[in-house]
Amino acid sequence: MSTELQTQLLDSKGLKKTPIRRELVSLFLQNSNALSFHDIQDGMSSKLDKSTLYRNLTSFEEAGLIHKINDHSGIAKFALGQQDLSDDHAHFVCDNCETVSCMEGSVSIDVKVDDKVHVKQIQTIVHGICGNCNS
Amino acid sequence: MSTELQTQLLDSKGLKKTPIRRELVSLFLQNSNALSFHDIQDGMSSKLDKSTLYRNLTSFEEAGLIHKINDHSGIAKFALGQQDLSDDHAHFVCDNCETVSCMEGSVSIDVKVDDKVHVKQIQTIVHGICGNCNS
DNA sequence: ATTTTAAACGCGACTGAGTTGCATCTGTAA
DNA sequence: TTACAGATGCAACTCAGTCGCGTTTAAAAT
Ligand SMILES: [Mn+2]
Ligand SMILES: [Mn+2]
Ligand SMILES: [Zn+2]
Ligand SMILES: [Zn+2]
Repeated sequence: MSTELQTQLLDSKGLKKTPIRRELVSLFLQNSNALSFHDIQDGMSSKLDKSTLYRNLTSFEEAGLIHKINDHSGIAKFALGQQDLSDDHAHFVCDNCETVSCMEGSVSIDVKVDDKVHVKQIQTIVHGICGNCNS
Repeated sequence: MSTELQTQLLDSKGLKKTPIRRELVSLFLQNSNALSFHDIQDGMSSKLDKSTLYRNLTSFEEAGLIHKINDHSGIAKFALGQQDLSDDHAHFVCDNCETVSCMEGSVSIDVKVDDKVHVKQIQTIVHGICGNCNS
């Protein structure tokens, strides 16, 4: 019985543990930044079919193991953890090196909202220059 | 000499006034919600080539006549006015009828940011149910 | 250990948004 | 009226993501 973290994570979400999925989870664990599809494809030890990867990303997302981030580049990014309705953490995009990362803390808005309007979730992208690029 | 609003708007931005552009500006003036490419294509009196429309939208955006909105649906929306670095107005997306509209007021975030990180712009999408759908 | 089966995988074809090259047309200013 | 930069239309293209389907495999049942 393995106690490796990827195994535990897959188990805890009820996901079947295939070699691809184990490596995929490892890849996420090794990276603090969000990963694009191509980051993922290039980060795996062998070249995998894109359908397989996309389907695994969808399964992981549905299981709440990862969440998808839309950084306004038109290319989806993925990161560990989930972002449910009550979690409105923001995402930081470095306009220089284009890395995307999850931010801690929550976002509050100061906007007029009509009585009848019901706000459910706030999704925020913070653009700027990351610490790494500011050196 | 015409004093129609579309003419004035195109003139003020130094844009050439073609029949398509006049009608395109009229369409934006008639709609308070943001428009998708297909909203626009369907809203014009004759079926226009998509390259022409996309190029006009790009020109309008570069001239500051409209701004592009990414509502996380993967389909761009466009609305009158500009959104420069100092203007961080949010956008509202109705999860029921899928209309997108500009919100007044500004967004403030309460997130830890490392010293070296330089924040330039904040883009916020507010999800919920619009007043129209809440009746 | 062997069988069974639902789910994962790989391949190829497809979709849909948006872009680009190029020939033709037109708004505008000389 | 002419000249020409820029607008239009068409076709071909790119690129992210999806889907159908035949094959393989993880994991559970025997
Ligand atoms: Mn995140
Ligand atoms: Mn807006
Ligand atoms: Zn950076
Ligand atoms: Zn609505």
